[in-house]
Amino acid sequence: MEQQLTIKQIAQLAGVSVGTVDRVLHNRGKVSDKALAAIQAVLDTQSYKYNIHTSAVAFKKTGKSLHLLISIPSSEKGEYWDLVKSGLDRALREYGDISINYEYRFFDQFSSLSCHEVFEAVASQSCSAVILGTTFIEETRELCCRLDERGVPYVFVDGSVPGTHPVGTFMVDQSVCGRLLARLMDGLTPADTDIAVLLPRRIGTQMSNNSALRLQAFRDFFAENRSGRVIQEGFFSVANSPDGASELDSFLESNPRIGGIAVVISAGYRVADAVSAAGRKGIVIGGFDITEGNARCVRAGTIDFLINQHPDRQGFYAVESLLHYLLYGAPDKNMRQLLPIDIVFLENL
Amino acid sequence: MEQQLTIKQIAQLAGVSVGTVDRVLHNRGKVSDKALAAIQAVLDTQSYKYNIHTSAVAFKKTGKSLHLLISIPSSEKGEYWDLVKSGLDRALREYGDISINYEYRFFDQFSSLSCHEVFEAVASQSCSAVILGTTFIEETRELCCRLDERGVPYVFVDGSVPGTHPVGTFMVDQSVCGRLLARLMDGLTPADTDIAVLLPRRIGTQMSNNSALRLQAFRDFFAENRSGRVIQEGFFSVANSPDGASELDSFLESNPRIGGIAVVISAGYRVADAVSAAGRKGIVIGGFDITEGNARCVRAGTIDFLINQHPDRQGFYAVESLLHYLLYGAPDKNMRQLLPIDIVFLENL
DNA sequence: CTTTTCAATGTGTCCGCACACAAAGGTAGA
DNA sequence: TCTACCTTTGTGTGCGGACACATTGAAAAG
Repeated sequence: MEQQLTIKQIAQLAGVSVGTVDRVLHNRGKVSDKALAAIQAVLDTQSYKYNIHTSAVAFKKTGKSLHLLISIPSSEKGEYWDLVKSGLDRALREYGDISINYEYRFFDQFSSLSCHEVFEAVASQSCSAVILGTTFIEETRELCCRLDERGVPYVFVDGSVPGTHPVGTFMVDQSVCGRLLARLMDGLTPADTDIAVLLPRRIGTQMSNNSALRLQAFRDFFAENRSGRVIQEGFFSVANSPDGASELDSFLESNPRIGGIAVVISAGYRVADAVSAAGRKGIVIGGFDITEGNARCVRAGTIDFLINQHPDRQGFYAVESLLHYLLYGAPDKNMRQLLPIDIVFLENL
Repeated sequence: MEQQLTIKQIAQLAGVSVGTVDRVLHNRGKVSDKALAAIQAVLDTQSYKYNIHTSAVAFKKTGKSLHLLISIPSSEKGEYWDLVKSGLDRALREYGDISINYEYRFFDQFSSLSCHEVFEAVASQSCSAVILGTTFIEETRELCCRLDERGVPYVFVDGSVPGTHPVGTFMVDQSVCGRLLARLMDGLTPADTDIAVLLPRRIGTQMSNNSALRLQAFRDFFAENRSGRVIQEGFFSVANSPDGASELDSFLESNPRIGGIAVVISAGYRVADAVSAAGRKGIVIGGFDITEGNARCVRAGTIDFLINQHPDRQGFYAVESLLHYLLYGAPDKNMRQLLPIDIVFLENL
């Protein structure tokens, strides 16, 4: 509604030239105390907001171009990290007006060695900023130290790492996810049945940090809750093996009172497929994220609900905020975010 | 990544001047077939995308300013239409770089007369575009006819009206909302209890279209569903009267097997307050939208879940898309949207 | 053949900002 | 006093697009 304050107006009001105002706003020095005070006085009276459009246009003229390095786990199409990537891509496309160069550096989410190697390359490559998928805490911390030294800004997607200094973090609260999973399982299954919570079994890797947080919150919910439900913890194999199905089979046979199965990772569709292959009906299954496999199962009715972390949105915001930071410097309040969590049933898929 | 194609480049490739290219892109006539063909040829080869930043900047120079009329129901702070308004406001703020003037025209959502009068004023006022909250179908249709005649574009928020020609519609699917409500009530209540669905009782007004759609979908769900649950339909008063509570009291007494109450409008907190005032516990209550009252009840544990239509998002997108349309003419694919529906529990509020 | 007319096309200016560069003011050493 | 040098300040240019306006060219009218 109101006319936006422009640099020129500030200059006029403060009795200096636009160049000086520009220097103050970007605090790139060489300004006398007097000029600074005069400009500050104006800024205190009226609030100034960058015009992102003109900023972006002027940025082009500088000929500079931003170089982003994006290092996240590789992933099959439609799986979790591919959804993150699609959000990143969407943002990069949307902000294509600004000239941005970017490179993906994928690592194996189950191999800390792979992560280490890739991060090594990232650390030694020159760039404007880095976007990191936080899977391996130690490796990430190490990389961040080196980036800090070089003064290269970075943002996290899907997790945070204590002791680092990212300019942004985009994640959901895993404890909330776990409690929500628990609450829904508790509510959606008959009170006289048991509830199973299934964890991925992987050879030679420990559980991911996110899964562990979810599991803990899941346990906590029932520990605090007076419902007295019995929780059975079990494992399933994420690999495509016949063993996986039979393992689940025997789990269900030894726990015949199971009324619901909660899966703490995004591979819930594997469990759902095994359960329906076993001909078991009436078991409520809940999992995480609208991956292709999960979406298929929800449509087929074999998965009852999903807790969606909006991986694509996380990716999108990461790029958006980072660009904002790089162009306007101001580390704005949107940079550290716990994003909202959605619950998805067949109807609102 | 790749360099964006500019008007200047197109002009060069087609062997014409930027002015001609500009005329073609905005199809504002006066272009020879030859020039048109040449430019088309270039556009077929490489795809051109407006640079929104420079577009916006150039728009300023024209000195034109957009005039938006926004006519939606008035609402208490924190209630449904106030949430819509906050989304509209947010978008108007975010796009403040472009010089936009806007005026709100509120009407009483329970009075078709009020709506008629306000729409009358809207119809006769000059403006660039109109945003309408579709509450009264007939009145809206009439207004749209007059806007169509004048060539004034308009978008709808929260509903559609057959026989009109909006450039955009931002709503959620009410049938999906109703089914989701039914599915959640069915799943979250013990199978041996009855389910109540409560409708607002208002003096002298009929049920809103949205409520009716939700109710129908709710009924359909249980009609198709083999669960054999008993559904009790009842009324509650939206006014702040002691009668409201006692009415609900007697409803609950005459239906002692009620295990869950579904409220098809966003005033669920009134029901929840009455139920807890009556000292009734263990009844699952589900409602619509994160209004202030509903949020309070979810936090207090008196409402179990909400189906959130994201009214703020609807408002935001309405403004955003409309501006896109006004500035670039292209009625893009984002203009007709069924927005996603969220489910909200205490944990992910 | 000249003048008028008008569609088709080209040119120039500005939007607000970023930054390079030029200019001005001040201080110190010769 | 003058030059050298540094700090502070001002000016000019261009980013890509939008549109007013000037220009061209060819057909129609005189």
